Amino acid sequence: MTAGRRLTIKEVARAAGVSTQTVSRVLNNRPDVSPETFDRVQQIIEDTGYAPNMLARSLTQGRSHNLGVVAYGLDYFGPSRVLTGIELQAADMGYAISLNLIHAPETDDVDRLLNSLVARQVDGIIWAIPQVGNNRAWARTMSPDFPVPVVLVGGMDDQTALASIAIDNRAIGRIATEHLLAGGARRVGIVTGPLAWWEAQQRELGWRETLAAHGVAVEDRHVAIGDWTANSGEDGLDTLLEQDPALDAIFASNDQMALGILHGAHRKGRRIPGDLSVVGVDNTAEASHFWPSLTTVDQPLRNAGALAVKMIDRSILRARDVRRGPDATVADATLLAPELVVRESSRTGPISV
Amino acid sequence: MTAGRRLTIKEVARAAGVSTQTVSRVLNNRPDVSPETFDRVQQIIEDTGYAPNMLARSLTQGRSHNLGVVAYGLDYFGPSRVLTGIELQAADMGYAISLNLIHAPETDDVDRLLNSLVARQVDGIIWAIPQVGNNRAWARTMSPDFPVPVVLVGGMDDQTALASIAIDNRAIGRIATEHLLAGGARRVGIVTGPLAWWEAQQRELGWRETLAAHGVAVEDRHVAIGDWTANSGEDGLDTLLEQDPALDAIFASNDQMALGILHGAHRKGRRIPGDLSVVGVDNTAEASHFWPSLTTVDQPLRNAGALAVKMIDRSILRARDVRRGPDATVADATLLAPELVVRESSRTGPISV
DNA sequence: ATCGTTCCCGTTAGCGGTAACGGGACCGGT
DNA sequence: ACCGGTCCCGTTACCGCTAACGGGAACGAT
Repeated sequence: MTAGRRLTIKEVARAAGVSTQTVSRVLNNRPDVSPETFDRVQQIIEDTGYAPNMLARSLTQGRSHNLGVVAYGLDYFGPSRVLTGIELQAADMGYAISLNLIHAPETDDVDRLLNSLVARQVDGIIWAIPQVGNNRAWARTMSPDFPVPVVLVGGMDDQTALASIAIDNRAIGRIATEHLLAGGARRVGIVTGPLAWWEAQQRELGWRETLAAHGVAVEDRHVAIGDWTANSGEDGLDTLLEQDPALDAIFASNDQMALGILHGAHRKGRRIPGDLSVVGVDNTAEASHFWPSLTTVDQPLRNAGALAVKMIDRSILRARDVRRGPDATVADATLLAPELVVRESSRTGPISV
Repeated sequence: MTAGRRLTIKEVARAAGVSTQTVSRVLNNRPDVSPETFDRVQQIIEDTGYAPNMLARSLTQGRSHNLGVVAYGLDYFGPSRVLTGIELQAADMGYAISLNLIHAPETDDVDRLLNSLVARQVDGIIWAIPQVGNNRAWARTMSPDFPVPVVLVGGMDDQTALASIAIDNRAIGRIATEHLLAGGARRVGIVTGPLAWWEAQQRELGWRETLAAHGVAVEDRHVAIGDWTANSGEDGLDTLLEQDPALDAIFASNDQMALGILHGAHRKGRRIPGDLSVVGVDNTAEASHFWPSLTTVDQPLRNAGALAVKMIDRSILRARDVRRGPDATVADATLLAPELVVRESSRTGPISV
């Protein structure tokens, strides 16, 4: 109490005149303690504000209630939303989160990071780094008896044996493009993200498929490659208009690039959505205040994070129950559905001539 | 190796034909091991990929190398930047981060949260929750022998005995207002943040002081109270223009509200910066792509986070060295200086008539 | 009276490391 | 030959907690 040191179970036991084991039983709500003893010990625990040392508890129980979370910075919308979802769900389920940020999507230090998490005795690992290039190669070659369960968030690689969760990015491209076509657009350009990114590829694929499905020719000159930044959106607009001045719609693969497009369109005096419909992706908080307000595709990112925690928890429990039973953790691969949010940057009916 | 279980020091010791203590010495690079033994043990460690159990190590050493970080969501620019700074510095100094998010700035659960962090044996706590209302009251009444050091980030309350770090928000208001005045503005409005927030108060104070210092009357009708959202920025613009149609500049207390102001100005047909200069705060990634690009005040938030970790580390080491020595941890209160970023939303010279 | 049960509670051992101690082997100096 | 000092390395104890076991007391059943 007055000492800066923390109390131990031993001191509580002495104060209560019982053994440490009895205090332990009270702490863990075990039945075999007489009501009087229970109350007396409980009282002392409350008076002293004693809280058991979780490290020691973890050591005996072989379970730390810690989740290692590896995320890609916090400056990006998607990853930080996912992280929020993870934190909420983890707190709810009694897990603490050990946060590790990576600042480039392609890291060669994966092994070191994973090992350090294992050394810290996390119960599971959530890998929330976007799938870029073959930065998931490690997952395919990973030892099947890696000591803790791993769940991948964002991206979807059929060849990994690990469970994974992602938003259906092809559906994003599809929804956005269908909306643009429904608004009367016939020359629909796209500003993609970096094509090494799975998400960028999938959105492009969704765009491409949808055009084809509607009998609209897919032309190379309608594709500009961006890098997620507003800057690249503006550049993409320049490129696209140069290659087809009659372009009447653009699917921007995220809101930031959409912002750059709006910016550029103002500079050029193109009216939006009169001359050009624009759809973004992410539904950031600012999107409804762009000029004009941005039609965009909303992703259930927080759900994805929460789901990752639930899956990890399931894996942890399963691994505890079966010592060496059915090791076949069937790798779930969950895709979550996005949703269109219509605002003012896109035409909603046929062009009025 | 083949078993899913993790190796222990005992197994390594047996494989090397030495005692666990010797393995421990190798792990910790202690001098009293013969070179041959050292190499042999080292080899086995590398071959097996053994990594010591950090929990067990923490238990004996009374130090977990874990930092508890309490942050205010991730959706807000400031807090998430601070968190990035914390993570970088912590990783650099060998600390793991235990992330705890709070989703409302005023929580009554502070005690429970702090206690749970202590129970998890963190070596220190970084409290990166904005100072709102008297949500720092707990810090003033906190026991002087709280078992671990605590550093507050954001806000500055003279009455707490804890160390704290913040950006100089008064200087933010001052810099922005001086810039607007230098650009020829004479009727400078402000859209504040919620005034319960220390940061909002200080920015308003900086604005107020600077006007007075330049002999410009401070008028109530030039103040609109926002809530950090773009929406409230747009509302604030309406209010201000209603109360003074001749307003020629606005200091928006963050970039989001500045965005709302730009949005509203477009709707109203007000030219920016021709009719109205606008300055924001934060220098978000999007700010340079607003229309027009936004003049804003940049805050060294990542530095603030990094600094918090350094201070915590100092406190930890100090507390270890002196058993019961000079307990007087003089509470540092560090203020970091912001910086103006001039873009196109503000006039830089006198009004050309 | 003897025997199982049930209820409480304490003792012992162990989780995976490290601190502290101790002691044998080998060296040189006297 | 004896002593002291290094150099290595093993043994023991302990960090704070819980699992596993064991055992005394009280009780009803035979």
